[in-house]
Amino acid sequence: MDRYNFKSIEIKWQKFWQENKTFKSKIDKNKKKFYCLEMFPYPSGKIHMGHVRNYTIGDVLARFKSLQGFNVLHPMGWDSFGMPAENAARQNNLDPKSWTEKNISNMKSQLKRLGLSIDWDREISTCSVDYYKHQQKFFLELYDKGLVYRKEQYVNWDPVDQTVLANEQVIEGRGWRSGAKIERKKLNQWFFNITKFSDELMNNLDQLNDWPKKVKIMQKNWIGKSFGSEVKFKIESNKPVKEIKCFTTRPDTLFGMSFIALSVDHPISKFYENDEDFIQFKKDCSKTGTTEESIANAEKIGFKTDLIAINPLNDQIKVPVFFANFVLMDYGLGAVFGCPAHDQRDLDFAKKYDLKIIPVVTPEIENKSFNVEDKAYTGPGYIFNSSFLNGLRCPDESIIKTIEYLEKKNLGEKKINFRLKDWGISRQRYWGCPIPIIYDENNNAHKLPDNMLPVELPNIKKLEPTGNPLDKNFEWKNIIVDGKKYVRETDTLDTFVDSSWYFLRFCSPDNKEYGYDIDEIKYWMPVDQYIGGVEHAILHLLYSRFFMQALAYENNEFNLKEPFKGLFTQGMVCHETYKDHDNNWVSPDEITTINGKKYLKNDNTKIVTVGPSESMSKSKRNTVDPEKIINDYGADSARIFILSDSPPEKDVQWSEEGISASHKFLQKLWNLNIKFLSEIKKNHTNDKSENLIKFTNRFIKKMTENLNNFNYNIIIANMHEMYSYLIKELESPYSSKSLIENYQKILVSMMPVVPHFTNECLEMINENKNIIWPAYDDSLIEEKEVQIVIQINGKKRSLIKVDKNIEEGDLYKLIMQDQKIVKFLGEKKVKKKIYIKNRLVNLIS
RNA sequence: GGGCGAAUGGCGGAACUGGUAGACGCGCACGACUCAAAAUCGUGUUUCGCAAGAAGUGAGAGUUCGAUUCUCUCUUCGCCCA
Repeated sequence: MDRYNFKSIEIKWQKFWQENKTFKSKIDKNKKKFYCLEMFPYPSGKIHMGHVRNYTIGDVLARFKSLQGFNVLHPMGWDSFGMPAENAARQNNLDPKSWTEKNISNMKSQLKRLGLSIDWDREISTCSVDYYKHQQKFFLELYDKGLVYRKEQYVNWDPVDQTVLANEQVIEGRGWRSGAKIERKKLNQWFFNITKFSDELMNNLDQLNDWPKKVKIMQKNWIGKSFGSEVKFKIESNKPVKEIKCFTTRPDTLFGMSFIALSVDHPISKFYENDEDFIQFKKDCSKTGTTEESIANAEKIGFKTDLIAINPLNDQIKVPVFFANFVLMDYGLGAVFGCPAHDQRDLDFAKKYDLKIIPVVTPEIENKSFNVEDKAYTGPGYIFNSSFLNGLRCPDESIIKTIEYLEKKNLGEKKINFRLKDWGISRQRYWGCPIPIIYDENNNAHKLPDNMLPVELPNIKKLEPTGNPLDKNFEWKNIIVDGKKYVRETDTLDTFVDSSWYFLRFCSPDNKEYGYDIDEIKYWMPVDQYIGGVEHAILHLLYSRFFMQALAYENNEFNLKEPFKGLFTQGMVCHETYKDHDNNWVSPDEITTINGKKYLKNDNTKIVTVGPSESMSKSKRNTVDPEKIINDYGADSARIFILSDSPPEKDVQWSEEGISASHKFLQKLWNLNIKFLSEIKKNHTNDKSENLIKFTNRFIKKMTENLNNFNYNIIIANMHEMYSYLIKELESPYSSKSLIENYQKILVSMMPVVPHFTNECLEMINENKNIIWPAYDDSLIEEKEVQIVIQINGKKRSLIKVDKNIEEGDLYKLIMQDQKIVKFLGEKKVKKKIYIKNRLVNLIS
């Protein structure tokens, strides 16, 4: 028998698709559209298995929808600005542009080799002027709408590399590359006013029914809406401080308050800035770091002031005011009151500084002697020790009542606080979208005039190892506008800005005037199904949602507020990890298996220890190169394997055995194809096709349902079952007509998974024209007989086959004749019968 | 520390709204083909038991005629936020 020659067949069809522009999409108002989008890749050089998985899942969906008659938009592009290019350029003394372009062309041919149904005519790259010039216009538009502003903020400054580092690039207080101690430095930076839309971004989540629940929860937590109160505390002091305002979500614990804690950056700190002890304390605080994690883990320290705060609910209660390392200026008002009995952090602090611990919430209403020792009580209960609040159910009743009281007496205001911060978009980098802003001699910011747009990145062939090249490029930086001297903004935009609207660009990639064409996006948007890694669940998705809000703001034409109707987050690709006896990571390529044990290939006396399967990463050397897999096994085999075994939302484990099994399976499908062809030729008469028709309908039904529900692992199982059944069933004689009819449907239903293979087979039976998704007929699937489980006291004891919808009485007659049932029942009488129609009978004795 | 989720054979995983647990694949065993091996094909494969049968979905309880599925407590693991 001929072997399936995947290489020539796959290349044949890829060429066919390219030449015929099979996947070219354009507006067709008579057809329902389907916008299928996978997160576009960063062009790092080569595709990895994560890409293969992401784009295979998307491709299955795009091809399925297309067969179902949707007008499918399935584009691809490159998230091509960013640090890796810049780092590579600095290290190897080359320019980021050509490095990036080379990577793009390489990865593009790799993706094409996967056989993806992509409309390559819509390809975009965020680092091209054609793309980012529109982004500069958007920036200025947002500037005009008041959604962009500039303010000072701390950054992590690497004094050796002369660069700003992101939080994750600071490892144990040192720069990830230079190893230098990182300093905190205040820089003027640009911000998008994302917090203006906090409420919309929060509330709209509830309408996104096709998003995973967990992503919505993650976003809700990130936005972090909390209800509470801004409480005013009167201050007794010899300093000109009359009042401190604190934000709290638990005003109902005010009677348990025993101190107030302020951030060292609180305005009141100015009265202490000459105090040596305070200066030292502030220094100690800066060692703590700024992340919430380090604050949570650090020892709580305080600096006691001479201020005394008065409890607004009872002016007899007077408490000390501290500066403390666990209060940050940018959360709430930089001031909190401490209630040690009901907050662990406050309790730790109170014990250290010997402050009162007054419990005001008791878990049981009658327990008035409830006390707190080492562990703060944070659960629900009832208020006590609290005058007029006593007895209220906590927290639901007590918070509302307290806020009402505070408002009535003008002691505080109801307030909603968000955890979400404005989006800092300035990056002190070369390889990003230039910000179209210029500064006059007094350092005032101005928009770059329209006629001077776009701001193109200067071509810098050699990047020096340190510093921001734009800052040093005076030719580019100095500019004269209307005869006056200005300097350009030398920061570039966060690459998250690039990816916040690329899905709009895909709808009209050639539109020269503007970033999008309103008619095109009115047809194509929103993205019906967005597919990508869960690691982007928060920032990228939130920023994109914000960007749509920002574009729609004060814009009558653009009313798209949620870009992604459906979201699917796929799991990671994992592989076993290996180590040699020196505890070094070993790559799967360097291993051979002998008698079930793993040895080094080049020295098979040396055994390799097998570690747990972990997400593929270069550092653990457990990666597999997709290009090699495609060369060795073909794209269809790779597609089968990446879909089989694990549900797409869960991690999948790559294995040599797995990919070779998938490859063998494809070969079996080919053998089945040959069998079909030879049976078709025989042209049997006296055809009884019931079995084949019934089976085909059942198969199509399963495939349709499982494809609809993203059960892609199960469609592979369905295909295996199909093979096992048909390879035997074809021993029976069938007419050519019914063989072709049914085989055509089966092949079409597998097209989303193995497009090259099925196209080839369809061509061989001359059924490759006007292909549409096959319908199935439920009435043809129906069985006349059903199998009924018979249980005695809930235990399975027998099975009988009976006519469907048999009369209950007739069924019991049959059951009582069943040998096994007679045996198990013995002398016992049946007290109760439970009958689930066409399924099960349970006899209780 | 907080949130979310998961736990099923030797392994990856199936099981519709509570109704035959283990689909499908891997691995393994045996058999066929072969001088032999690989490849391929066939059969079997939750555990204990010769069998009849019994036990069995992380642990423990509960609801139910019946629980992998629902409720509670606990353990472990993963992810996210810190």
